[in-house]
Amino acid sequence: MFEVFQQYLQTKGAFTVQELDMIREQHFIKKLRRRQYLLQEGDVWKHYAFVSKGCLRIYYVDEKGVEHIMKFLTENWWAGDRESLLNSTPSEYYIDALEDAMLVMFTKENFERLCREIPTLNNMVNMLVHRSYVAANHRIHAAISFTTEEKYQHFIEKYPDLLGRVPLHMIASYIGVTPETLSRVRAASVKK
Amino acid sequence: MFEVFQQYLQTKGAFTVQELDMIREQHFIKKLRRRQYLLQEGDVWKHYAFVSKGCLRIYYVDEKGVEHIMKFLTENWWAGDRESLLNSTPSEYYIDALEDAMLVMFTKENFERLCREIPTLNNMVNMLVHRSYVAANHRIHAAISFTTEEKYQHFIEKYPDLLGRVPLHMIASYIGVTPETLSRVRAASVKK
DNA sequence: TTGAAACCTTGACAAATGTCAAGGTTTTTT
DNA sequence: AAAAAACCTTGACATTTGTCAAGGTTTCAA
Repeated sequence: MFEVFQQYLQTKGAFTVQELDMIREQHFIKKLRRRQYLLQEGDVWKHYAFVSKGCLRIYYVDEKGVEHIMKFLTENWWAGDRESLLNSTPSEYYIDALEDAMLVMFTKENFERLCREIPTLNNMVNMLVHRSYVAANHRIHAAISFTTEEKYQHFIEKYPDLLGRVPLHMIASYIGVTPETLSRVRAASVKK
Repeated sequence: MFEVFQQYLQTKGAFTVQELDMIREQHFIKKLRRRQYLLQEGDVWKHYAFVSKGCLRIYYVDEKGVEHIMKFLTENWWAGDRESLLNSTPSEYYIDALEDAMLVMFTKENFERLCREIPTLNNMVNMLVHRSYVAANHRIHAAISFTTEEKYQHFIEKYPDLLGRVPLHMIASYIGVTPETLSRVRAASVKK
């Protein structure tokens, strides 16, 4: 399973064989069954976790008990709660597996030591956060100015593989509408 | 004007006197009049810009000609378009001054050279992006699960100084509703 | 200083979305 | 294989929001 992660690394930077070995030495594998939690509200997240197989979601539950999905996490994405990791504060989020999944993981201490020892890795992480920030701004853009239909179209263009892989009511949650509304918008756009 | 920026730097990291001098040498000051543009759609953003005085906004204009405000930028914030800066692509955004403003600026080349020479500065920037990412996630959280009233309350709790400093219709734009809706929601919450 | 522009609110009505309930299908679990 | 749970859609109705129009105030610029 580490091979998937190694391939990912090689697309992100010019790592030497020695560096890849150093990284391999620190990793461990976590298998998750469908519906199993990786993180629960109140936990402090202290890892770096790369999804090598499967699909997860990160979500929170509001005061009324409604779930709101922040993100779907599939192959070649990182899972976790950066805020909890950065500030060592209890997470507001849950992460669970929508399909059986396989993660390449590191403890915070080990991974951050590797970052200090391997500048290429450090640069990769900084670039990753940078790009995540840009992507988050695109999501804000969509949230404040798109119609529901546009949000849905945008979603399936951006994540075509997720349509069919995750239930529609979760896509509705991700774009911020009720399942009924998404169902009606889909029915209306088929007609056109 | 550099003093405001220097004070900011000193709260963010332990810079030596020499390092602060190196930074000072590269900076230049830009004054903006109210309504003046700092960036227009189509431009490639190639600077780092720190707001030492005044208030700006970053926004885009949709196909219907409606403006959507991504962010207000006041004292001690950074102005610019990270996406355009990172990828050297034309910006989708406009930045203009809502009040006369004063910016401490650097060219991309100079600032990034300083980052290579001064690790403390580099760490500061990475931390900044990291925190911006976390803040963007909070905004997504609000956008997909808050009612209009909650979005407005959240806004004035988070940015109490901006209420009174920027027009309400721009706050409406920021939270993603029409000015009329915000006006009604405000009227309704006074009654309670 | 005076006219113009920007700003905020309100009303009336249309459109979009949420809520609650029901039913049929598919998937999962026992 | 049968029962249970999850999933998706639709209808009816209430609520929220958008749109268009108008009017009064404040702010800005010539």
